[in-house]
Amino acid sequence: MLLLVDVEGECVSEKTSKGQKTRERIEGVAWDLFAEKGFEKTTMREIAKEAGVSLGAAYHYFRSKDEMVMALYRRTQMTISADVADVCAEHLRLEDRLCAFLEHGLEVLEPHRELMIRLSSVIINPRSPLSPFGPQTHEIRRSALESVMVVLEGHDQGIHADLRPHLPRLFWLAWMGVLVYWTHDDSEGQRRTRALVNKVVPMAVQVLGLLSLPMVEPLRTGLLEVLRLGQP
Amino acid sequence: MLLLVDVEGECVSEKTSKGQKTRERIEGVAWDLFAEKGFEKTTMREIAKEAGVSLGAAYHYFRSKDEMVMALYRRTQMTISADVADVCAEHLRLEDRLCAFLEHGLEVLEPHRELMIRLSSVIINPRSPLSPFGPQTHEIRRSALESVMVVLEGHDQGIHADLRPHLPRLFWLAWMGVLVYWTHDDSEGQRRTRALVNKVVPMAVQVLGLLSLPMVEPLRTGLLEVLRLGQP
DNA sequence: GTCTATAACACGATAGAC
DNA sequence: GTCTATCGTGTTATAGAC
Repeated sequence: MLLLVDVEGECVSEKTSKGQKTRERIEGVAWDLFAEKGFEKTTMREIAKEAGVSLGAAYHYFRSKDEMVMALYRRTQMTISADVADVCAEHLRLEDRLCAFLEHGLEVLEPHRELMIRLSSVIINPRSPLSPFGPQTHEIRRSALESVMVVLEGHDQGIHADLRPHLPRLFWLAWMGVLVYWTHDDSEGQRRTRALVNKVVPMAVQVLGLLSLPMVEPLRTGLLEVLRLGQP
Repeated sequence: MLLLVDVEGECVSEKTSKGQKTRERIEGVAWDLFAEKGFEKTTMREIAKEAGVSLGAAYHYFRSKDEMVMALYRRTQMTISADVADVCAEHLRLEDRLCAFLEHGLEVLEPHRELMIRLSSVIINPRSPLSPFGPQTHEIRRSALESVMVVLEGHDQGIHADLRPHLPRLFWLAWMGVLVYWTHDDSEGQRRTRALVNKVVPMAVQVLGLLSLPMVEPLRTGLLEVLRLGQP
């Protein structure tokens, strides 16, 4: 059940409960230190020492410092994936489903906001293995897109068939944008982000409905062309 | 016109002409090596050796490898802010003005893409004084918005009066988005970014025109509410 | 097999002598 | 202003302990 899958899919499950416990301790210490003093400034030696293990032990559980952040990615993504059905189950309208999904995502990330802010410097770097657009995060991104697809199915909104296949990517990109805004939002509890999301999402859905009307066909085909250009 | 000029306005003027010459030589060598084999692959040892100085000497002139990037970046900033008005002078239609502005911006930044990628880590950090959204860059941002206003004035497109005051901020934000895409665009010469810009801008202007029609008043007021929420 | 510890490498960065 | 000597970093190799 607690299978941790690494980059190339090989299974690094901790057999003993002791090992599992050690791994989680290292993970927790790493996240705390990253949040406290940033990713670059935190040393592997410091993490190991704080977790009460040797440097070699830390490298036994995590092949690199990046791998520790990957663990955070996976953990949050797994939480979101697990909850996505429940979160959307009670909502029928697309805008409500999207809002619920986004708000739940923010809720999950809330305890790690400081960490995310410190990590944003690393994440934004296209060269970094931790880039959300890079190949190293492909599996996590795929999992995220699958979650989004669950949200985008089973609603009553009429959307043009040509547009539908692009919606998951588009919404995932919007989610990234929300996160950027969220890291910059210093309002209490980041309520401004939530207020904005709750305003923008219904409008976006409304626009999506308008874009599905027959009369705006030229505009729609233009948009489709843009969407095709955006990701090859 | 857009980003950052100087952190705390520190001036590292070289007293002697000899030192100045050495600094420029190191800078030039760094420039060449970065362009040749990328930022990460170039070592300080290599730069020093190529410039005919010791490693320590290189670190005397530049406190870090990043500092070299900063120096190269500052040099290009002057060029960018200069000719905003000229670029748009020959275009009347809004979409043409916007495209010309963006394409010129990308053109100026093109030789320094590596630099920008490096800097994006600093720029994205909300805590950084260099954040384009922070108070420390207020003057620069104001200046950037003024440049954008030049682009947005003197065209023949009919846009609703309520929308107009928000356009500079909105367009500036879009420019930031373009830069993020641009840093992630590994197509040859970043032609994908340009293709996307040239497709999106006319569509955006078209949508802007539609949003100015009397019939979509509810949608427009909703959008205005969002825009007001976005920046307190 | 699973886990841990020690030693060492290559690199970026720094201190302080000259 | 210049440079040497040294340090701290992520990472790897390897040997040993449970």
